[in-house]
Amino acid sequence: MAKKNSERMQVIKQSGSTPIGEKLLKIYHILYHNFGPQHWWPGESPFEIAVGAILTQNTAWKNVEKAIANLKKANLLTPKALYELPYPYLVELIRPAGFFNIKAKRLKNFLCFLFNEYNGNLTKMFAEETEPLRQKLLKVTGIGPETADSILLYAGNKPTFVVDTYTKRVLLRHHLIFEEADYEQIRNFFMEHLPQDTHLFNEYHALFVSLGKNYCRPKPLCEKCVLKGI
DNA sequence: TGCCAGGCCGGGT
DNA sequence: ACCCGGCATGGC
Repeated sequence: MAKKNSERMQVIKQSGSTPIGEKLLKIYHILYHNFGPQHWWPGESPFEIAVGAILTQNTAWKNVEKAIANLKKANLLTPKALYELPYPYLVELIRPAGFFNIKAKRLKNFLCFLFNEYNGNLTKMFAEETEPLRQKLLKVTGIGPETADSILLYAGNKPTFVVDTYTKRVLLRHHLIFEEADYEQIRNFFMEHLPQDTHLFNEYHALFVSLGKNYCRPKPLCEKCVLKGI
């Protein structure tokens, strides 16, 4: 089941054989060396992770934690409970996460999708092939590419690469992509040059977030960045 | 105090 | 096809 780290690295080394793949792996190893394993996603169940993925849109994770805690305390962190919960209650519970009106709507959109298509059963949802499911998720209003990929990777353990603002910022500063590159292009960039390894994709995105929080804010601290000189 | 956070949508050109 | 305003709380 869980591969040993040494075995995993062997597989990864073999597959990252293009120059770009080598570079991406080099960056990965530097980040891993500096920040260590990230143990993402910080959530206890696939459903909690999916909810968190929607709540964290353009929002500090700290605020999302409060909202999740509210839902947990009220015993509402299940598909059925949230699906049946009237808007006004939902809005109040997720208030700390910001954008609460729109996020309540987005959560409901996801839940409607989950119940209409999979009888409210996440396991059934994740039984679908990754790409078709990704396309379906993207049609849900309020689920964009990053949210869809976060749900697929972190709640469903499916090999898809999550791209966020930090990721693009880092790649731009290291001249690995063009300014105009959109989400799909950046995602493809990683997925074409790296082995399709769920664990690698999991750690890599989490490490980018860690790097971004430490060094790669809009006001960059490139002088101190662990990737300086790469 | 002001800036920013693990985006995304919808209406206007 | 782009562009951009709006959404909102809480931490640093």
